[in-house]
Amino acid sequence: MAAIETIVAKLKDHIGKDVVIKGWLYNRRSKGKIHFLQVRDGSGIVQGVMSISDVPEEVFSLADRITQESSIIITGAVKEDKRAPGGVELHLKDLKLAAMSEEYPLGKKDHGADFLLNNRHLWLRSKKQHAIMRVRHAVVKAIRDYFDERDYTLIDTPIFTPAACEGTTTLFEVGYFGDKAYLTQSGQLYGEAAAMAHGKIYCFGPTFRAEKSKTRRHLTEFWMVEPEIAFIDLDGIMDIAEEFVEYIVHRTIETRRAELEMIERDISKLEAVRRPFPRMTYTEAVEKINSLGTEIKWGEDFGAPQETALGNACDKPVMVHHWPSGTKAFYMKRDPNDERLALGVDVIAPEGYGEIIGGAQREDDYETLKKRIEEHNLPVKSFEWYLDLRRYGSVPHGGFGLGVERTVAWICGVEHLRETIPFPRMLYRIYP
RNA sequence: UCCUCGGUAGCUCAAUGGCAGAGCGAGCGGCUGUUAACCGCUAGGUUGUAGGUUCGAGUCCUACCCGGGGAGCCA
Repeated sequence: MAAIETIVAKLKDHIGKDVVIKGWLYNRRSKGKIHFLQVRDGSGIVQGVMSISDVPEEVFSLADRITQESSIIITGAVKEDKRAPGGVELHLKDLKLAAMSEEYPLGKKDHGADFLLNNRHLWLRSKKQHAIMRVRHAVVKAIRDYFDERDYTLIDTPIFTPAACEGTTTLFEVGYFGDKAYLTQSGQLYGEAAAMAHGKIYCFGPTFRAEKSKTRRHLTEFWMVEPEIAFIDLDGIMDIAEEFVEYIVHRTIETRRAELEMIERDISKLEAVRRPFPRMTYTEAVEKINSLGTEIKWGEDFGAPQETALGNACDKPVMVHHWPSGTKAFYMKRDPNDERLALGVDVIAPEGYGEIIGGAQREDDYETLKKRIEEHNLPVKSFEWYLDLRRYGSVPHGGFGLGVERTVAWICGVEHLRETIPFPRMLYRIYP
């Protein structure tokens, strides 16, 4: 009977049969006349048991010599065994070496952040990082499925942009054939144009912020998904944001429970994320935060301590709306009942993960928007195309942006955003 | 940019101003059910850099470099 080539994740379908697995040696525990080889293949880790009596002498001695992370091809019979991590193990009949690994830098014990980041290309192989990347994939897929199932059109917005939309200090400037261009910090303005063409759209891609932020909640390159919808008001936007976040969390629990358990996430906290989410106006939120013992004056934007205090006070994401206009961008529509307020909403994640969504109803009146651009000292000429959207069939519209890394960090319960993206770009760190 | 903590073996960390050490990893040997296996042995150091104080500095002082965490700003 020829051995079947398969992957570790599917071993339970082959109990009693001979299989071939291609992978890397994760760890070895040898006991004289028996070797226990932990082999990872990307889909999982399986223990291969090699007894000296079952294999030729040269195979047994090869198993004794191979180093951690050497690439190997193993053949063996699949056996259920309670003693094996994962429930099944392989009784090895053959072992072939693809390439012997040099001394592997990452050991079994803890490492520091600097060392791990310098070895990010190898760190990705470790169990926790592997699990986080799979959760990230599930989150991204949930995001796409949510919009695709609801008749949104995916619109890819440009990464090179001609001018600043929210001030130049936080933009990366690049040369562009003798001219200047900037890396995008949001696809929103282009998304608005696309929404006037398609009704409901989303853009999804990397965004760049040149903020000199050196905290666990910041990256200079991060991914953001931004839906934009025509004929909608702030309440409608909040309804969508709420349903969207609930959908992402529960789809991820469904498809990645094993990974969340592996990284020891308290899944019950995620299961509690069900609509409706608490909604409060900015003014109500300020009162609440002050009553919780964290100080804030009306008119100030929330800092990390305020977000954390508010987020910790609830076991669901909190939606804060009707912000003082001074804290928000020029394109947000003002509250018709109170000019001091902007029709914006922030969604703050529980457990101190901070703002995961920022959204708003956009200003749809031509004259008002033009006035705002001038008030913000932005070059009106650069925004003529954007003003055109108000000249030619303007409608109430809006949307929001969700930060993928902050969402993944929250769902995984990991401290630092650097672990939620394969190759993090951070202040003063762009290797590997 | 500011505040704060740190930099000692490949990695993680110890060392009252007085002989620079352990665990892991590596090498060698032992062990037929190990779970970050275990046991024995071996190798491995310009203590971030430059200066200073001192009989004597990893330890105290000054400057600089690098990194972590945080503030501001934000997803």
